[in-house]
Amino acid sequence: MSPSTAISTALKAGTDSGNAHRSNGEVVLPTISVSLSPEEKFREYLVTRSRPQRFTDQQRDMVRFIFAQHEHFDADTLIDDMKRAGLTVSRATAYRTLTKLVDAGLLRRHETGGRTRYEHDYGYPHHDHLHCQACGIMIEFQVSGIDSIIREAASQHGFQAASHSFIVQGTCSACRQRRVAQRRLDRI
Amino acid sequence: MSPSTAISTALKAGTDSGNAHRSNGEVVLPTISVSLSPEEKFREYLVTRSRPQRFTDQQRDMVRFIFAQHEHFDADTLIDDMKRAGLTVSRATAYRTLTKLVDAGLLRRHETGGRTRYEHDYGYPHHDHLHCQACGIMIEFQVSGIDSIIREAASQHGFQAASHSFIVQGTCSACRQRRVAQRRLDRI
DNA sequence: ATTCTTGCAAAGCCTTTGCAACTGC
DNA sequence: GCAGTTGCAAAGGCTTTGCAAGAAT
Repeated sequence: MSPSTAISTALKAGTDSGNAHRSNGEVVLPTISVSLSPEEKFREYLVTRSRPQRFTDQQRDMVRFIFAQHEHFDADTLIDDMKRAGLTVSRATAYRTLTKLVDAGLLRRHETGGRTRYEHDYGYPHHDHLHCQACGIMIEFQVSGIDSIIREAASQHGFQAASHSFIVQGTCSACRQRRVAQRRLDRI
Repeated sequence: MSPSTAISTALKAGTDSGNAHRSNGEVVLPTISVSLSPEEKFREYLVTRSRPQRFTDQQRDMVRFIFAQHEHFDADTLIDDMKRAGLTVSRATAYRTLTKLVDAGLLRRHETGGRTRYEHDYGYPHHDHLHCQACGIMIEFQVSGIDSIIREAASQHGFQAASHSFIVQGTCSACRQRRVAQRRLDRI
């Protein structure tokens, strides 16, 4: 299976206990089955613009690289990681392509702590985040009724909702423990 | 009544219909009654630090100016508006004081569209926002169960929640109508 | 051939910071 | 008087942009 199609696991209901984990310990939610690979979906988006856009090697590399993993990332990290993997993309192109991927519905963008972070939107269940202000980790969680909450709020104000960002700021359990340990040391 | 104590209206339950409006048409939620004025609350915060901090003229001007109105604002707008009102604060001081006001629980900070926006937290009910990507307006709305949603998500991950930011991105009704009108013109 | 994309470097924006002068407490 | 604060200007970090060369359709 190519990296770009590693998104076909069916969505399972249930708690975290059955979910996979990232290298940094973040829980990975089950993926959603989709008919098109991210790459195909992006090509479709590009072609159906009123002014058709082109699909380049750099864009292909980016889509494949991004969807071969499930981490949250920012532009800089992505560029570095790709370079380390032998794929070179200029900063300008990275930013321009990330914007297109968001518009195409493949990525979701979050602004946190002054930087922009991206994550999969296509082939991945809707969710929100707990953001640790100490270490920066983004912990995903799902809110069952969030769609209806948004729908109701929007309709009350004649607002057309396109996307949302729900981030709870605080301290993760690891950082909390670290802090307690530090306090103990400070007392010695 | 001095500007800094214009926060004593009791919290009323109910719909938008009875609420005041801002100069830009945003709905203003009813304020919450609080025992201390923002200025007093800030002084208390400053004094109770492990290393007591000072309350300066510039800080006083900022607190008074900010709490004399109810708009959402960013650092730059604040500095400009204050200067126009004859109150001068340097950029550096503005940023430094805004950070303290957030830490003191007087202001809430949101990152949106690459800039940081502030709004009252003290003396103002908890709420979330619909953000129009076309004109930038922040429409407030209240979600009844949001606290318990956050509490549950946090406890499931051993996370200590400090604050949250829930922003629905989209298009407000005014901009939607403007867009429709523009399309009609385009067809001519 | 035309039109879009890339890469580079420069510029843009917002925000933070070093430092000397200043000022609450 | 000591320790925290201010203002200036410079630096910082992230993102966007102008432009000439290159590539997709």
